[in-house]
Amino acid sequence: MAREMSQLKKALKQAGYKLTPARLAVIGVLQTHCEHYSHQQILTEGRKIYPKLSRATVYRTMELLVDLRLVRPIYLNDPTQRFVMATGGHHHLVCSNCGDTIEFDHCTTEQLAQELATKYNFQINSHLLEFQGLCKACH
Amino acid sequence: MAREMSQLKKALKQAGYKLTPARLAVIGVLQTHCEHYSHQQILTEGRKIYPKLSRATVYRTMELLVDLRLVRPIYLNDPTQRFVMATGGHHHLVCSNCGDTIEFDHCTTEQLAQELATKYNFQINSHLLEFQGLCKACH
DNA sequence: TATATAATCGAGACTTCTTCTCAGTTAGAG
DNA sequence: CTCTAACTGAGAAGAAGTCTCGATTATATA
Repeated sequence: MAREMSQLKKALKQAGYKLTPARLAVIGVLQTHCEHYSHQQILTEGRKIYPKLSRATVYRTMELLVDLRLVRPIYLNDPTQRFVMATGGHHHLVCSNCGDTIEFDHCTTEQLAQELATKYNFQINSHLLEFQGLCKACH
Repeated sequence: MAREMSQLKKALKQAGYKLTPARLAVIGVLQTHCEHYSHQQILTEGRKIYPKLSRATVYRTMELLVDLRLVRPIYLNDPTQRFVMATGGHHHLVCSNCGDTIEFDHCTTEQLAQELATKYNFQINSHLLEFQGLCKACH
């Protein structure tokens, strides 16, 4: 966790951005609670670290992190935008009924990614694989 | 296209919902322009079919179609929620820089889906596989 | 075909989310 | 330590999404 945290900080700094308390609070939230946080949740959690944190700054910081491809936005099962770390891939099973989300690790997209990169001359940085259906409690 | 259209209509009817002009306009948009439309775009396009179409009805209809698992929401490269048909899977390459989206057909997740369904006792209905990176124009 | 009625609608008020503006503050280079 | 461009919080403004309610209508049934 501490290692990833310093990675984010390092990336920000290398890109020429200042490491302000507000940004460190947002990064802190993203790192400590490895979840799928919305802007609102990041604001609420971030204020526990840095109480003055403003809503606008959360939006600005997340936009920055997305631009730098350090995090990426996803939708789960409600109309709220959420974020995950952009390192590697993300793999979910999302229940269409209760919204429950299971993460799984094993992923078989390596070879496909290779093929697509060649075919479309596309530099692939991360991926999202999401299955939708009904969890065991809902079917 | 006409076949898919009647599938959507049939599904709505079978579920006990009325086929109103407003709903047919929304369905018409989803079917005719096989794209990733936002609420706003569906409203604008839908009004070309049925001018009285209201914003609230677009939201209501999309919620309905998502509940019935006929469409599913996705996120591409801006903070707007969009929708795709929920049949089968969806496969995109999304450029982090210009937002350009390439769709591809070949997908290798069948076996993985099987394994996960068994492991988590999860009934999988559709999937989304999305690679993020830089398109050939942006790197 | 006509009728009854529950489902659905449009309009607009209202709430929530996101962006913008601006004057004050500050991280970090020198 | 000083200076300055980068950054911030606060709140206004604009956009997106939800809710309410009286009017309308698709469709089952006769």
